[in-house]
Amino acid sequence: MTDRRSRPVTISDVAALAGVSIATASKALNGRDRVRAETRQRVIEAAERLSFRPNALAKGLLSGQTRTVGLLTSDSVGRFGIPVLLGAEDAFGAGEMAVLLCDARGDAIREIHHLRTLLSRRVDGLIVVGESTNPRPSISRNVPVPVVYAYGPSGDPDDVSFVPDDVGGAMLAVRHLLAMGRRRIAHVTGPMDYKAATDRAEGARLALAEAGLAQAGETLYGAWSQRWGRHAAELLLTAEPEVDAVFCGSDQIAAGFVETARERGRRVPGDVAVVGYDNWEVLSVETRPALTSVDPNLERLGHTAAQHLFAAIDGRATPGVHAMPCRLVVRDSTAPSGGS
Amino acid sequence: MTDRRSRPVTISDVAALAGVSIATASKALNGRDRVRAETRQRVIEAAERLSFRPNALAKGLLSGQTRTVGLLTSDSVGRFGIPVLLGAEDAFGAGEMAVLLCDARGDAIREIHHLRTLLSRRVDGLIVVGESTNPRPSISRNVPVPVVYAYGPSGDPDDVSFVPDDVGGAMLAVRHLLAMGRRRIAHVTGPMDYKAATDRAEGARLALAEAGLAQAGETLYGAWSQRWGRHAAELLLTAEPEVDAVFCGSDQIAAGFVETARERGRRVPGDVAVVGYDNWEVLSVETRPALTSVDPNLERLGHTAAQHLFAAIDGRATPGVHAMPCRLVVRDSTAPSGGS
DNA sequence: TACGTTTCCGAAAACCTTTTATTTCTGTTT
DNA sequence: AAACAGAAATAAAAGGTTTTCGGAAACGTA
Repeated sequence: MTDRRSRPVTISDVAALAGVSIATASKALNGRDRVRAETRQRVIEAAERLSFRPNALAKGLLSGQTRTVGLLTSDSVGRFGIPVLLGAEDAFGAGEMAVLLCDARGDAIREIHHLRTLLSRRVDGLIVVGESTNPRPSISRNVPVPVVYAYGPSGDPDDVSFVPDDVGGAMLAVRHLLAMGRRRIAHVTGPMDYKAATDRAEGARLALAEAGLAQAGETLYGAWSQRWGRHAAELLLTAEPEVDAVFCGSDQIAAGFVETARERGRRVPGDVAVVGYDNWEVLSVETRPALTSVDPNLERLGHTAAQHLFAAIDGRATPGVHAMPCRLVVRDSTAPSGGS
Repeated sequence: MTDRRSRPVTISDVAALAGVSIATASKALNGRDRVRAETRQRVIEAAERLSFRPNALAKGLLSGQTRTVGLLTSDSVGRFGIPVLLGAEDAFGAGEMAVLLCDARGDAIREIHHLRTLLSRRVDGLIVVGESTNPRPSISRNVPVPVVYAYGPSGDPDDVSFVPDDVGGAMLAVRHLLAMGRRRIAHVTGPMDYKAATDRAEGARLALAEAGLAQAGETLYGAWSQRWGRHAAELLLTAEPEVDAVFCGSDQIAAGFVETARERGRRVPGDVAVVGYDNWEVLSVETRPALTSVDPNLERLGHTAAQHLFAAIDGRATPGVHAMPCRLVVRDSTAPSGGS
């Protein structure tokens, strides 16, 4: 068992054991030239034997580069932040970077506090993960390192932001329904003050317009919940009984919609095809029928954001709001018209 | 806009602006005595004006304390790791600690790699978050800093581990069913190679034995999924038609069970009461009826683990496997016998 | 031997902060 | 006026690493 109290081994311990100076030891270990191969070998063996790990603090102090980035999330409890975070962590891990995690829990005070400690730790860059796709205030002005915004874009268009392309995702969904031969397509989604909701509604409108069709009824705005999906099904099936497809703004809404539609005797997908959004697998895979759903590729979004943070740290920033494409995952809840 | 290229401001800049020596500036900013009040004020204003942030690396190098802990997770994509992680982050944030996040994705090689970089960054301690409650190999022997295991305990009983008390949680569930007047209680749970499954089965057995009752049928081991819940419902309602309550090993199983039970004409909770496990709110709250469920208090578990890591860093370790109590959240899926 | 060239190694500075030991200043007492 | 005490300020060291620059050794040539 390693002695918990022992001073960590330093490069001078290694140098002493190898019988060389500190400078030589450093050069040997870092692959610098001007060191005889035999000497280098001796140093490497000494380091090995002492299981020497260079002190990253000392290195960072000297170089001014900590190889550390801060990940500032407003609300990582939200299930959208997590995949983004994982994608970023993945990209960083590959680049030998480490991630300092801070969760502000939606509190601006806490965010400022975390920002201060991240800066005092001299992070090389920051990723800010939003809790929704609504734009958020920029912090880049007060920060001496590059910042990339993921999921929730910065309000300042000169910053670097990556968001899911909700308009495009909705178009995928509706075009798919059209390809299945559906013509009377309705849209049920979340609260109107979510940009995700209005973007998806816009995408639905565009895709229908492309086909020269009108939407079946007005877009129904409500909550993101299963409960609202059930309620919306009652409203819609009464008001627009001849509807043959519904594009739902979330998998939860879709699950609720399917449940109530079936209780009211509509077969899914036979009578009504249903598409969800988010591809939240616990819901989309497990419900019956399994839900066709738009996958916003959040993990890839996080990964991309991290890579662009690298680039920005390197001086190659890519300003603007970048909309990342979604992908449609087709399952049982959609099928050609007339199918079961 | 802050100049991105400018050298960060150091304490000597502050000292120069205030017209004092570096030493005096340091004392003034850190509340040390032997500094005239007026001088201190001048220094503080200078620091303010330059928005000086002490370099945490230099501090850490000097003190040997980085006020940073590593959070090593095998599988943070799992929904159990997340709350633990959040609880820990919360506890650390309060203590002015920062969290370095590393996700090994279940890969031992990657775990070792992350461990090395965490150690070279001189973290003050480590939290290891498991992906299940099955014991995992200890890493404490090779690590010169305190380690606390959360959710998945270390295989070495001398280490410090915090796990949910699944036996106790299951007993809460079954006692509740008994209190509701149920007497023919069955148990459906996940795969037998999960300690979580066998622990919960054990708890169910104990609580029934307390009441002098036998379980209705053998424990049904399967998967943690909704699909298995549906399948198990068919098996159980055929084999033990007079069952009046089911304790399910997860909310997903419970949701599946409820669905199929109702299709087969059993009212829930009228004919059969159902209890889930995990209190995963998206499922337990949204399904109809809302599920009574055992909440393993994971966020609190993470929080506690973090606090004990503090203690261990402070030299006050608390070895052993600590089982953290669960809590029962009663909702509509359980009601006294004969209710609707 | 004197000198130039090449190869290898080591001393010292730099990074930034805190702390210890020392010096300087201020004011009081003899 | 001198001595002293106490308060306030500073110089210097320490922490671990990398890099620059100078020096030493080895070797070949004149």
